Formats: sequence, C-alpha cells, structure tokens
Amino acid sequence: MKDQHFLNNIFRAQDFSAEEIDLIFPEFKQVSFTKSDFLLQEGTTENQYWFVESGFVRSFVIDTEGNDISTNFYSTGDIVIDWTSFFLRNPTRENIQALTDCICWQLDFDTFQTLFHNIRSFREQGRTTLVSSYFSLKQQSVSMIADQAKDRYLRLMKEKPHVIQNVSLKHIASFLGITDTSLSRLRKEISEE
Amino acid sequence: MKDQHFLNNIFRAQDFSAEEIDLIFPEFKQVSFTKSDFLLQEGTTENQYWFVESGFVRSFVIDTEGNDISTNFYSTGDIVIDWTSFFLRNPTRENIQALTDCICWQLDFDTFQTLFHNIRSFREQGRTTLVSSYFSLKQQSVSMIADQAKDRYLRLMKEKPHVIQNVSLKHIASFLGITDTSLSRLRKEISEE
DNA sequence: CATAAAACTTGTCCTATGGCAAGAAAACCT
DNA sequence: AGGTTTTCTTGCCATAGGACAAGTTTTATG
Repeated sequence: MKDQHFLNNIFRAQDFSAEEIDLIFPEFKQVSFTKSDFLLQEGTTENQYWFVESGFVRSFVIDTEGNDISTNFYSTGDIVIDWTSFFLRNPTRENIQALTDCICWQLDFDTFQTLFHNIRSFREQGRTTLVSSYFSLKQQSVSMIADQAKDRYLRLMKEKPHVIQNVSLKHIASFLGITDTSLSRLRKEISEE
Repeated sequence: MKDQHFLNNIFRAQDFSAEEIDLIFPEFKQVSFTKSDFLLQEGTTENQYWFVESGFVRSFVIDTEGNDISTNFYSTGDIVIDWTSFFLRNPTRENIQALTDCICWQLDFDTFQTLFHNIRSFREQGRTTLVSSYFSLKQQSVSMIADQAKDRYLRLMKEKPHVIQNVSLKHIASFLGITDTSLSRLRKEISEE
C-alpha cells in the first residue's frame, strides 16, 4: 500500500496520475501549530492554505461591536483557506486559529498558481473545492433566514458531530447566530425531549 | 470606438488580448427573457450562465415551509449563475427568474470548459468572479449574525440603490431575512429620522 | 494539589421581529 | 376608465432570542 502519505486522501488516485502526484506532493510542506496559534490574522493577506491532517481549527471575524463570530470549523481532511484573501490578494477581515495542536499540509500561493495553470486535474479539483465551500456557505446562509436556531443546532449535530463534541459552546453559538446563553437553553430543551 | 459590444464591459482590453477576445465573444449568444421567465428552475441542472446587459433578475429558494426566500438580485453587468449547479453538475434547489424583460449574454458549460482550460486569463477572471461572489455571500452571512435588520437595509440601500428602487418590498425583505411587514416598519422609522 | 480562569447553566426581565388581519395605494389588465 | 390583483402600511398581540448577572462545573496552570 502506498497510502501512507496523508495527501493521498486529498488527491485521489482516481483523479490524478502518478506523474501528477509526483509534481504535487513535494510542493506541500508539513507544518504544526500549537493550540491558540494563529494561521491567519485580520489585516494580513493569506499567502498559503492548508489541509488539516489532525487537530481542530476555527475561523472567526470580530464585528463592529467587538463580538467574536465564528465563521467555520475545520478538522481532518478539511481545507483551511480564506478564499477571498488568498485569491484576491487582499488583507483579510478574518482570523484563523488552532483550537488544538494541529498537523497541517501547507501550500503557498505561487506554487498553487503554477500547479493550477499547469495541471488540468488540479484546477478542476481546486474549482470543485471552492464551489463546495460556496455551497456550504449558501446553505448556512439560507438556514439563518429559514430555520429556527434549534433546527440549525440539530442540523450541525447531525452533520458535524465532531464539532459539537470538540468546540466550546460559545464558539458554536456564534456560528449559529445566537448567544451562548440561548444555546445552553436550547441544549437543555433538546435533552428534555 | 470599438466598445459597442456589450461584452467589452465584461472582458476588458487590459486583461484580454485581441486574439482572446476573438475566441471568447463568438461563443456567447444573446438571449432575451420576458418578465417572469425562469432562467433556471429548482430540480434542473444549470447548463449555462449569463451576463445581464439590461433588466433585473432574482434568484430564490423555497424553504421547507414553502416560504420564498430571495437569495440575490442581478442587473446590468452582473453574472447570473448558480455556481454549485453549474460546476458540480447537480440539480439545483434554486430558482432564477426575470423580474423585468431582460437581454442577456449566454455561455454554455461545454464552451465554458474549453475556454477555461485553454485561456489563462479567462480562467483567472472566472476564478476571480467566483471568489468575489463568495465574498459577497460571506459578508451577507456575517451581517445576518452581527447586524440588526435595519443596518442590513441601510447597507443595501447604500450599496445597491437600484435594487431598492426596482425590486418589490417583499423580495427585499426575504433577502434581508425579515418579513415584508417588518421592512415596511423599518422604512417608516428611517424616513422619520 | 490548589486556585485561578474558562465554560456552562439558570433566573429575571427586555426587545426585535413575527403572525395575522384589515385598510390604503399602486399596478395591471382588457 | 373600471375593476381586479398585487403591493404596501398599520394595529394589536405573541414569541424567539438577547442582556445582564449570579451561580456551578470543568479545565488549565503554577
């Protein structure tokens, strides 16, 4: 088995030839983060992205009133990227922080560009990944309008149970668009049902 | 002046060579829609996208309770596309409908693929357009959590006054995540200030 | 371990927004 | 133009979720 390399889980043999894999893998660099390390800080421009091999990561913004609003959670197999900052080369409003110690695989912008423009399957997959992120965000966004907080919580519980189990209530609450107090009450309601 | 062609506003001379323009423009087809025509219907897979030359377009989803929720508005110069359905080749949950008579420029998926893989500037621009849509959606999404309905309305008023002026209150309201009744009250409050 | 710091729960009261219904105004036929 | 439909406004009351504050439990750290 040649599946030892973590990146085999990201770039699958069915989508990439052996030659392509040989071009791609060496460009990734393994990096570790310690709990609370920032992968990206507000005001800077993101110059790399990561695939998470192990650990938990959170992205968040600070709103005009100074509230911390979680925008996403990432764990094994997920891509950690601020699409906008990375591709538009803009300073970001977003922060990305390790919630636990993490091992990640990092690729920088220039290398990405080379691979993107030279390898068709790489750019197809990149596009698919971006569109999938768009899709999640859209779902989340519609859910904020259409569903009650409780339904959003139940859906998160079903779709990402590892987030519920590993992320503090206050981070989950802001992600769901409510306060930690309300989420605590929702939880109680749910457990009493 | 060789600016007569509408698409010159989309594919700018600074980003595309004359040869590229000659490859791209002929692939677009001018189409008209009459008020209330559907460009895309829930359950179908989007096989083309459009640039709006004139008119107003709205996209919306029907939630589980049957409520109509506007997800976006489009007018001159905007791209009308369901990114997810177009690129993932999935049946969509979204509807896209002309709010007025419209003239649009249409490109289909296969042609898009050819241009995307063959012309570097075309794929750079395509990626930028997608990322910009992602950015708007993210802003909208954070605003749903961080801001009061009134602030969202004021921001829309400032950033897209043509939407306020051309779209019915109930469509704007669902886009902002409130009822038309509440929006009517907000409007009153604002006008009384 | 001890003790400080987070994280979580719970109580009381408050506010933004919703639900419903009835008018008023505007837009759309034919 | 006259009537019909849609859009918008307004009133009354209901409710999801927020604000603040005080506990309690868990976790982190010297």
